[in-house]
Amino acid sequence: MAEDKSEMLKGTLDMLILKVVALGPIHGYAISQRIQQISKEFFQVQQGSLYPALHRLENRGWLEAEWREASSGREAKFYKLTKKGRKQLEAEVLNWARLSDAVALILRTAE
Amino acid sequence: MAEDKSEMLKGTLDMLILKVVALGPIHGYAISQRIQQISKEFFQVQQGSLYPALHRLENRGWLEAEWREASSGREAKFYKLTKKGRKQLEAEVLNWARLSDAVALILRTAE
DNA sequence: CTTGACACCTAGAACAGCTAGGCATATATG
DNA sequence: CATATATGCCTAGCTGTTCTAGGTGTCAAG
Repeated sequence: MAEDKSEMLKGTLDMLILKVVALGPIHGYAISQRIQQISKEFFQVQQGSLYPALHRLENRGWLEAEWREASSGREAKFYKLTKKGRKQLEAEVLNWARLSDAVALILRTAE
Repeated sequence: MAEDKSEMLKGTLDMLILKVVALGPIHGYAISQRIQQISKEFFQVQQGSLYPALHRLENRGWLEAEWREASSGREAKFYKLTKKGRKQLEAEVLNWARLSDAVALILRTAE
């Protein structure tokens, strides 16, 4: 429980999903792959975290879903940002900046 | 639940506490004030988050407690880092750096 | 024909952080 | 004197996120 990779997302998952979806319509499975790839394998979004998060974001009106054909030729659920979702992303990015600044302040404090 | 200040700590609380305690023995109540002050009021550690966290850290052997007289003249529980706690702090700081780097990678991705 | 990648999903557990209480003492204020 | 405020400790119980661990089904490759 101490040094494993679990609980790495620490509440950033929603923001990361919103950001990746903001890059263009994309389906769930691909979102997790993209997050993993862009973060150079740091984040590994489990499906059990991913799908509930997507439904959460959709329920809050930040994402919209539509079934379409994926590049694989099979049906997949494509998500895109709503206007509210874009605002939410902005807010979360701003808040992340403030949060990491605040953390940095504390970590840099010397006695 | 969207824009309020709750759930700001996002798993960083343990690290922040360890860091503040690393600056020198300090009691619980003062830890939360110090975090708030250094972070320029960004973090407001509720007592219901603080004390369970302190007990958690103590149980894991990262902190040691001792009752002493506070500057106010009253008894308070002073915490200091153990050797394990120092290692843990290092690990968490390193991990935080990796995490925020990974987030930055994703947030900076343009289409 | 069976394995692995793709693509979706859920239930239940674990855990962190919050709200909202509680206790006790000291000091300041009306 | 009463009472509010600050100090200083604590817990129970709720909520929300993430994980583990399962499940469904299709398609391509070997």
